[in-house]
Amino acid sequence: MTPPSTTPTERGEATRKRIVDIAAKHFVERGFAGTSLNDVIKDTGLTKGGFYFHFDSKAELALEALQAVRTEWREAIFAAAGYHPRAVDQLAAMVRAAAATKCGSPSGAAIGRLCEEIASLPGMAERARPFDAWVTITADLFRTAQAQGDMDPSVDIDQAALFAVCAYLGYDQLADVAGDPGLVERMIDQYLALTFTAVGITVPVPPAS
Amino acid sequence: MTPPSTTPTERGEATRKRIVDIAAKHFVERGFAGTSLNDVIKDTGLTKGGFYFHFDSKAELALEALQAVRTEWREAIFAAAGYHPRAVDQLAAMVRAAAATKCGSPSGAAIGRLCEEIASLPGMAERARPFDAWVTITADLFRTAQAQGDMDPSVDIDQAALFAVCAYLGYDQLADVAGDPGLVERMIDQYLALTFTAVGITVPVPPAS
DNA sequence: TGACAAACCGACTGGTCGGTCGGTATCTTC
DNA sequence: GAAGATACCGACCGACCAGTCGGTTTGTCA
Repeated sequence: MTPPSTTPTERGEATRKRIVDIAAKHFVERGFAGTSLNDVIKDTGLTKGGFYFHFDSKAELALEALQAVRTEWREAIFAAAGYHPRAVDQLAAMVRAAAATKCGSPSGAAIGRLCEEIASLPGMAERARPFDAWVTITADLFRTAQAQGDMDPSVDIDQAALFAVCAYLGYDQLADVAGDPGLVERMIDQYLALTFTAVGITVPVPPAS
Repeated sequence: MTPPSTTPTERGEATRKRIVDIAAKHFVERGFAGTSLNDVIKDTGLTKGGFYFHFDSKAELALEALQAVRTEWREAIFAAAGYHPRAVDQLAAMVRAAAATKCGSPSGAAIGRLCEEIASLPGMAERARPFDAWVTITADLFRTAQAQGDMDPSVDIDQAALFAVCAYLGYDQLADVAGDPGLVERMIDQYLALTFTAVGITVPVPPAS
């Protein structure tokens, strides 16, 4: 994983993964600056030396934890989109999945926040935008919806996709700020209805499965 | 300002305000945990003792700085809404003002983030939702727009207002994460057009003044 | 069985953190 | 001009921070 070293043994990999998982929870909940590395290490059951065998610094750990949580989140959401022939159904399923994961696992907005904080670290040029992939897949689904006759063909796809993602993120953030993780799920139908209207989707919002 | 003490002298008040202003900048940029009180104090030109004459703790300072930055932001945005007879013009002006202030002064999303972090502090039950006022004023303007015949009267006002604010916040956050503060301003016309469509506003988006 | 590396231990370091406290300068008021 | 409050100083404190390092265990393979 780290370029020069080779860590083929299973035990080491498992420990490393355990560290990343625990660290991810801390970082997402409390941010980079707000997370005490000592606390993370304590939670893993390791000691200082044990930890620093696997990672060179707090920043490196945070970067790996962020990537882990990002890919996990993205895969969970994208997987939910894959099981419907019509693009509008895929869209609705994807958004509903995102809203459902919000209770318990890290929210999209929280990941964005962490991403921003880590990117601002000295020497850390991790300027990757965590929502680009989501915008892209949304745009693809919009294109398909247009082809399937469910969406106004004159609408600008890229603008519409950006708008749809941003609107969702807003709900997501609002829920975080209000300390009410269930808010997104309760509002998801109105979000879908209004977004569908905005982007020119002419069919009714598919109900939750 | 603080309940028991009386600080009638002008000099003390000015110093206190200077501390709050400088602290606000730090807190908004780096968050609560990421802000070093020593750095803030250094920036004010004071010393430890001088600072702690005015504030009892970092948390108290952060709370006051947050409130200051919140009211400042809210007043700036709301002021921009006040100069048009038609509600749709007020809406557009308000959003354009919010987008314009984003370069240089704290963004709405950044304020929300700080608000969340401070609320999560032990003993700090500051669960006030910073965007409630904005949702409320948006709802009022929507109501007026309906009365003025510019908006579909069957649309649910409160849902629409929440949606409009959330969508804006999403752009705001996306811009922060991408490290591109100008993004919101560039996207503001598309945001307005799509939002107006979503909430049933039947007139074209007013151009920037 | 012994050599070697991977995995882990935990006491320790220098530095920074938020916060304290005894003192001093400045200004007003009598 | 002395008393007294307001405003500020800066050395100092213990706790905690991320990170280091010499040493021990554990598993593998010869």
